Formats: sequence, structure tokens, C-alpha cells
Amino acid sequence: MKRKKSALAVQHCVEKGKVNSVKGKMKAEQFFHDLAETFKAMSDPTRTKIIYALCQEKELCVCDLALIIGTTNSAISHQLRILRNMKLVKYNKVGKLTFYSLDDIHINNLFAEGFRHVEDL
Amino acid sequence: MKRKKSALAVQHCVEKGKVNSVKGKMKAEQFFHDLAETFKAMSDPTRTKIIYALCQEKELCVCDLALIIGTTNSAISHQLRILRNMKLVKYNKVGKLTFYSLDDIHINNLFAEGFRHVEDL
DNA sequence: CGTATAATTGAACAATTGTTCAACTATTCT
DNA sequence: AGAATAGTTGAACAATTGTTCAATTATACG
Repeated sequence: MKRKKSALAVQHCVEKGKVNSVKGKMKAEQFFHDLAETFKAMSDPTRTKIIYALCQEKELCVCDLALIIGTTNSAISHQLRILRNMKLVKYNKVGKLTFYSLDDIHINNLFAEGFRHVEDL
Repeated sequence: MKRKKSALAVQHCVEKGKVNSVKGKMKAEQFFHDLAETFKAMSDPTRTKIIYALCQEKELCVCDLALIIGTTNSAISHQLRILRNMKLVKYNKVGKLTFYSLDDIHINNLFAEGFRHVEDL
């Protein structure tokens, strides 16, 4: 009896050794999720402008950031929340003002590496 | 004659000196756009898995990447195009196989900085 | 107290994103 | 040539995103 060819596409492996080796080194789903979220926090032009501005001046309040970047306080505030959530910026309240700054030196390094990549085109 | 209060919200400036100084240092719109695009290329879990895998093994073909990550060739191929477009990976065709690798050492550094940030929680 | 300013927040909207599916090209092998 | 495999691509879809607008909270000041 002739066997019909399989309807399902079979996934072949080209280099079993490499595949198993790398598979064994893979991290948990959560790790890749968090890593992606960290980069995602820097993946919007308004947010790269905020981070760049905070590289120039250690501390800036929301309304000055809005003036520098040329948008509304609301838009800046929404974006700052995303940066806060991913621990890229921290803030310091003084009266009715909220001063934002980069969370730590790692953020400068991370941003600087991206900066270099873009400058190399 | 009494003047009605302005209907438009006026944007005030808290620290004029800082604002003007940073404004003068701002780069062109294109720069922030490209920077955001670079980080955006790393802002998806499937793509962070691809980059991580290529940090472990210098060269991997599409179907092995699919096996390691546990998804389809198509999904991987779509994501590799995004990484290619942002010059994060390069490829080398050998027969019917396409081997992908990280574009240069800068990409490892950029990824490693993000890695460190996530490990610090 | 009443007004002004700073900042945050939620809803709404268009725009963008990632995967799946099917179709397609290209290469290898018999 | 015909079949199998590797990879790419376009359309479609749900899901997510960023801004605007209006409402709200909180602080400062006359």
C-alpha cells in the first residue's frame, strides 16, 4: 500500500550539536521579555529625546523637558511613566515640580552604545 | 476694559538657562528616529532570543534558530529582516542555507549593557 | 478662599506591530 | 524533470502603541 506524503511540514535540524548547545544556554521566557521591555522603553523618538536631554542636564522637570522637546506636558508625562516603570529614570519632587534624572550610570552606557551604533550609520 | 483670561494654556519655563543650553545641543529629528529604531529592533522577545542565540553561536541558519527558539521559519525570517534592516545582523548564503551572525562587536556590547540592566532587576 | 501652575491620568483614536497562513523562489538530490 | 528542503514574502488579523483632550490632584501664592 502506497503511503501518502505527510501533510505536515517537518522541521529539520541542520546542526544538531549547535542547536542543543544553544538550547541548553537559553534563559527563561521572563528574561527575554524583560530585556525586550528595556529596549522597548528606548524605542520611541520622544523617549530617546528625553534620555538624550537628561544626558546633557542631570535633572530636568517635566515642563522644561516639554519645552526642550517641543511637545505637551501630558505627552512627556506619559512617556516618563514608561521610563520610570523600566527603571531608566528616577524622580525627585520639589514643591509642585518633579525633577527627573537617569536612574544610574548603566543607562548612560546603554544609551551611549546605541548612540555609537547610529553614528556608524 | 477688563481683559478675559487667556483661553490657551501658556507653557512656562522653570530654568531658562538649562532649557536653552540643552535645546542648543539637541540633534536632528532623524538622529532620534534612527536611535529609536535601533532600540526598537531589540524590543521584541523573539528578536532578543535571536540575538542571544547568536551571542552563543557565531553563526546559525534560519531553521536552527527556529528550532532553538521554538517558532516557525517564517516568524524568524520576518524578524531577521528587521534586524538586517537595522544592521544588527548580517548573513552568509551557503547553498540553500542562510547563516546569520551579529553584524559587529558593537552589537554584542549594546546587548550586553541591556543584559546587565535586566540582571540588576 | 480662589486662582494659577505642575503634573498625572483615563479614554479615545489612528497607526503600527508580530504571528499565521499560503504562495512563492531557489537550491539540492535522485 | 520531479520532489524535498530552506528561506522569503504579502495579506490578514488581533494586539499594542503614542498622542490628544479633558478631567483631576497637588502645591504655591495673593
